[in-house]
Amino acid sequence: MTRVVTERLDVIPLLAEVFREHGFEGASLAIITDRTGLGKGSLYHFFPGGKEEMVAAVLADISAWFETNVFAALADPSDPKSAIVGMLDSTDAYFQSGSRVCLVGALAIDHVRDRFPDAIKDYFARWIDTLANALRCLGQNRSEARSLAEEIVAGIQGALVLARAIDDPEIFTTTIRRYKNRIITL
Amino acid sequence: MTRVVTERLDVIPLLAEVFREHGFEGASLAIITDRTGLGKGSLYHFFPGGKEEMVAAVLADISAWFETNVFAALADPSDPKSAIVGMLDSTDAYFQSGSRVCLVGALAIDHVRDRFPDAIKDYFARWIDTLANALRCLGQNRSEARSLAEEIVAGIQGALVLARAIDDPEIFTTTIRRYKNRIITL
DNA sequence: GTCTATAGATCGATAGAC
DNA sequence: GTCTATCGATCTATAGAC
Repeated sequence: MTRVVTERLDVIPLLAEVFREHGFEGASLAIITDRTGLGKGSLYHFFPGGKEEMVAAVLADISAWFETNVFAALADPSDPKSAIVGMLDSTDAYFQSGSRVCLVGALAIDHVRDRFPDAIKDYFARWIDTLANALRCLGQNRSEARSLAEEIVAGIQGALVLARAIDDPEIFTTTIRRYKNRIITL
Repeated sequence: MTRVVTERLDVIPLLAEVFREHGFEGASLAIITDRTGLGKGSLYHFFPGGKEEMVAAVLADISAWFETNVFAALADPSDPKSAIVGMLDSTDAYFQSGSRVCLVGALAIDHVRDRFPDAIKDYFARWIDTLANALRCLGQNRSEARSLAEEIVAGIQGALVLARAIDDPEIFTTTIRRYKNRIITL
């Protein structure tokens, strides 16, 4: 018999979407109870530390997802080129072709960055490091690889900002395609 | 005799810095009164619309500054190449080599974007349009110019996010230098 | 124009019944 | 585990004295 009971794990994706939409300060407990269907009592049962613990859980969940679905293939690539192209495809899918905000990036430029410095730092550092690793497997030297990896990760973040700013997700899609072509012709 | 009286115009840069640091939701009136030295009464005298009017005034101020100091030279360049290099220098100075957040970008990925859609859209659209114009003066065709302009503006935003995320402003400086080299060798 | 005092709403968080 | 009721703090905004 299937348990219908809400588990802590089931709540995290809902929390992620709320924080993506409203930011840390903007995501009130009223909104959170509304969107999760859980009362404050239940929320504090799962996350005794309140909003801060909720964000920490969301960040850990995001980190684990990227580790499995994005970083792993870059860190130990049998075929570096298709690993990078795969990363760009996963990224496009994850950010829903530019219509979904990057929560980690949003937290990074917010004042609350200082409450989750390691989670934010590690997410981007791991992205850059594994991408640079794949680029080195393609024959680039250490500094070339690192520079291009930083350019691509920053470019993705910037495209998300710009796409949302001028309300045109196409900008994101174009950016992903540009990097794909650049990798293919490498 | 110099008037020491605080005018509305004098308050705006202080407000800008508060919103940059704390975001819209995070910038409480308590913080604002503290940082401006003005009581709530005075603030609401200058900005009857409250925080929303304060942000609108800040956005108008930023827009005017960029129009004068950045966009004007790109829109009507006698020397397109040095106009673009000058834009990159001004940008580096304005964002204090990556240690200062872009308020317009921060608002864009926040939920409050929908309260200032035109100001945010116009800021980035004008940046892209004038930069693309300067690139066309350098001999690029319309679509090449637009594509590179979008890439550079997005790259700047992304570098700001990344620099703050991994707490390394050097990333921003490197990004500016990269674009400068790319323009010079165009 | 500037301040203090305060209204009225909402905030995060807790207590305790079930 | 889940809920409702509620706490004290803080929020934006207003009123009114000076």
